[in-house]
Amino acid sequence: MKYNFNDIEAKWQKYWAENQTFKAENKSDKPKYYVLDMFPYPSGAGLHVGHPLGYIASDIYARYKRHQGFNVLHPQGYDSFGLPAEQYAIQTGQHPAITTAENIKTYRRQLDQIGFSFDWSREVRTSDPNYYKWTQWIFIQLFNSWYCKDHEKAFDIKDLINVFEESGNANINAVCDNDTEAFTAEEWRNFSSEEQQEILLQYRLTYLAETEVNWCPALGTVLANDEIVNGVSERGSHPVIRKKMTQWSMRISAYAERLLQGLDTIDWTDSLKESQRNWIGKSVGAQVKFKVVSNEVKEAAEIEVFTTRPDTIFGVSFMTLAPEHDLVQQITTPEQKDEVDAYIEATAKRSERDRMADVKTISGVFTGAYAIHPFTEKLIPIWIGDYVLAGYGTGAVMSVPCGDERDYAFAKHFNIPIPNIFEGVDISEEAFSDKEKTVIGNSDFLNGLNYKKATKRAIYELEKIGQGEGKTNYRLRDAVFSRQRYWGEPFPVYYVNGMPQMIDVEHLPIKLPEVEKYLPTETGEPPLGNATVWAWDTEKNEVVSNYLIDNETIHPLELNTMPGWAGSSWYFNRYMDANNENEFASKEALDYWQDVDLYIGGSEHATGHLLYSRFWQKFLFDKGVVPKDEYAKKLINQGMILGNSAKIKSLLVGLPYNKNNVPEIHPIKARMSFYSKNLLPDSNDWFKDEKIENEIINVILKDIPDNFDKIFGKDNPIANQLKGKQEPEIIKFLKGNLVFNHISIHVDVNMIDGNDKLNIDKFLEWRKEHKWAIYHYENDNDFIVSREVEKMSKRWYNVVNPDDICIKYGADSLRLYEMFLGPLEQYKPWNTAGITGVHSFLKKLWKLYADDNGLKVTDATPTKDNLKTLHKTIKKVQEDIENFSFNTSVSTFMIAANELTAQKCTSKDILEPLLVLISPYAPHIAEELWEQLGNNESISTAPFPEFDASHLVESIKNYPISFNGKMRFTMELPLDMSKDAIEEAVLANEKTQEQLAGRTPKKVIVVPGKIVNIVG
RNA sequence: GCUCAAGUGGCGGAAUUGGUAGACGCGCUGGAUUCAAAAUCCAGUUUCUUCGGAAGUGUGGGUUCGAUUCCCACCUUGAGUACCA
Repeated sequence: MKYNFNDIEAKWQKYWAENQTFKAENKSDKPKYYVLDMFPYPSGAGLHVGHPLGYIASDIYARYKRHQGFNVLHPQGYDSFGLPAEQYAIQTGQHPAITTAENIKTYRRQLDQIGFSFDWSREVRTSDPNYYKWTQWIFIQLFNSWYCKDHEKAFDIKDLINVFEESGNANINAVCDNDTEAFTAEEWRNFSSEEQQEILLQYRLTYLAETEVNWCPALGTVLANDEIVNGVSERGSHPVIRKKMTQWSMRISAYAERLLQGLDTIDWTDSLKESQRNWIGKSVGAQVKFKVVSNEVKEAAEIEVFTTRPDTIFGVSFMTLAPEHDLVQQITTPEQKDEVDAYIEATAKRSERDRMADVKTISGVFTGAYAIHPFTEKLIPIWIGDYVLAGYGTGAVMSVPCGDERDYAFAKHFNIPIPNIFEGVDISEEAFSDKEKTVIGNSDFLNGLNYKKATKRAIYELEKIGQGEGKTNYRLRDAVFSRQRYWGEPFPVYYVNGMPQMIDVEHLPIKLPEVEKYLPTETGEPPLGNATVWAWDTEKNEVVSNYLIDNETIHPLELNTMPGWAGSSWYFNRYMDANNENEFASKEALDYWQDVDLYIGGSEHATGHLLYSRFWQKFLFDKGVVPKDEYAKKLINQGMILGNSAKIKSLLVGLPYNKNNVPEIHPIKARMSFYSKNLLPDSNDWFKDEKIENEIINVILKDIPDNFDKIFGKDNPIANQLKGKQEPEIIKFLKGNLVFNHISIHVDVNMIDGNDKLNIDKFLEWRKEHKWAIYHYENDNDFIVSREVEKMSKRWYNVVNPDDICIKYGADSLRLYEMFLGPLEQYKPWNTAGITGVHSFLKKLWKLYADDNGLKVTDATPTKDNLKTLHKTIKKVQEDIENFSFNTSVSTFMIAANELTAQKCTSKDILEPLLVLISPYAPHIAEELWEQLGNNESISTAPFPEFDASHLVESIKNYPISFNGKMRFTMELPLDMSKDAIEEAVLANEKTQEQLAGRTPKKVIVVPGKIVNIVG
């Protein structure tokens, strides 16, 4: 019998599928255990070896829990709405549903091949109408809810309407928009229906409002804060600008405090909790009102500021408003108007990125207006400055230069006085901001108080005169929920007189309409604007043609779609009852499964998915839909598997791009790589060789003028001058202006051999596809290869496909090797060569059970050594699984196999339980040998072997004998020997005397069972 | 700048409460088998060494009989975040 892993793996994968081995029941006498993976977005590229890492870990745990007698729910599905399928649709016209279905097929094949124990009967796809029906349903629930601060809970909007009818909004502590105005019950009743709806939108947990959003022109859509990285879009790195738009938003800010508190109740990694805490950004302080004096302001204007240091209020020597602050125009004096306007214009021009990059430059303008200090009634000049952000707090600060570094720098720069209000502190050089050491002075009633007491007192005094109150501020913003895209969940919303109306839940799902093209319409509406059947008939309760819109019974439907995180914010609940057509999930299923016991996924979702999903869970909990307000008890982040990329030095040819007088090289897209040792050393010499220069110019000319933008890049100002010119003119221009630079460019790793030599034939073939022109290389040695470890990605050509590994070594080898690479949470590089280690372990394991003559296993009584090896292994593997230290249990298996082989063990009593230990890691080989041993049932529910400590009891210990802490030799002594006897025996040893060389030991430390240390 | 994590052979990594540093595997070296290769098996593999030993876990200090492990300072790398008042 040979270890034919391909046959064995195919056999058992088929068996598991046919017998539905891993189907979980919603009722059981066994305790439940829910192991969840973050479901994948099915991209066109398929899986690479980095993707299954977390799935393998969770699968091992799920299988382990089954061996332990749990009823395990281990589902999988697809986050199948999203940008790439849509971008592909725009390019090819292929419907995203078709692309998505194809990609899912590939994913499923690849996942099946690795032998996961998923319960596929519960598969979900966020783009499936039967699924997004309930995403729409949740949206409607959010729309029909408001948040009460007194109860810290969401309630039905009807309750709020009742309150409004009885007493207006004065006495209700609800979370609402900042600019919501007060009204009485009588006023409420006199409002028109539209006015009432508009007010209610200011309270609903999802609402339509004109807000400043992050608009990404290249993607043609808005983005949430977590979808922007370093000022550019997460996908594609396109610039993002601020823009006012009417958008759906989620009032996640209502849950800020609960999202923060909830973190203490769940077992997630500290770094992840810390990210969420930072993102929520709680700060405790006070809101203070400053009255404004200005000739320009007829009515008494007030500036509200938020501060975490109300104790320093007597140190205020100026105020600063964000340039975008609403009051700026009102309060600016005529003398200062020109200067202020110029400043506002200048800041508006700066992109988000510029502003972020440059935090050192101090800038600002005096408005000419003054505020009155609430206690001293002194006049305080009001400035504007771009270090104050419109988006945080109130967009205005009280500036205390003696206590805040930025205020200090601003005051110094503009020669504003810096009064000192700290006792015993020198502020002539820098601000003093150590709260712990603060003692207030020069501050009337705050004198002599520390930070804590002064803060309390200041708030008390402010409240007394009605000019401030204690306040907690959160950085967490409401999340924009509309996307101007096609491939997402449609909103169950139609509009009557511009006011949004929810479609009754019984008519859900509202299916995504067909469109001719997936781009925005000519009038700039989202892609759904292209749909011809996209209006709501309120009588027939169905979607009908747009042409029928009469705004009486037939109304337009919402054209935006939901963002990617909508579907992923609740899918873990759907798995509990995935095929339920009548409910989100049945109460029985929800009550049985409760929540996720173990969730494994990437840390990149820390402030996106993992925050939004906690928000929705808390909301659904408030509504009594789900039984837990945190959905995942424990969460582990698997680290990324990094690829090994190869680069070769290459020459980049470009045109100078003069922006801000910075010479840059814009790459010519048909990259020109060439190689010659002679040409590399000094770039200045490169183009003295006219022959090469002419060759390059010829290549450029070949593509001009048809692909002008493609070659030079869009809007290259210098290249633009060339458009439409005759060839000789272009040549003349190119000769004078080409810029050359040499850089390293990624090439396919498969073209590089083990000695970092480039395979020229493969490379010449490959570069054709990648539009590289090669000039002037003399021999293979001209190509200098460098290596880099980085993220596995198609664009770095360093992707390793699990399919190839499965064919060559088998899924069990892949599973073991992924675990063997290192700790689960750690980032680690992939190196396919190492897989032979685990593969030969499996072969060795197989040989323990069978050889060419068939099965070797006998009924022989196990020896002491056999039992010791087995129980040592049981103990270690069990501990390892529970600590998610899967890499070390693979070593343990190797040691066990090596020992049992050396012991020539054939005993079934040893070899059978060993299979159960290995089966979570390498389930195929375990199932096969389990069957060979005569078992008829799958190994997957066989009980986990029990550890018996008695087999590990030893009578002799090999003591390390160390001198001054350094181990020098070992000595075998009985374990029951007394301390004194050990000391005597060690001192009597001739090696000890040798070490001491005649000296008397000062001290002898004996730790029985551990070590002997002689201090000499 | 701030926050967090991590620095151990040629490489991935191990060392569970402070107690034999380098488990296990890759790679490499030598050998067996083979016409040869693959596969397999055996031995060796931290460094230096006068072959007795000695040094050694980013650097410097400390606590301890004893430190990869605990404490202090610093260096390096990675991740997140950033004018948050």
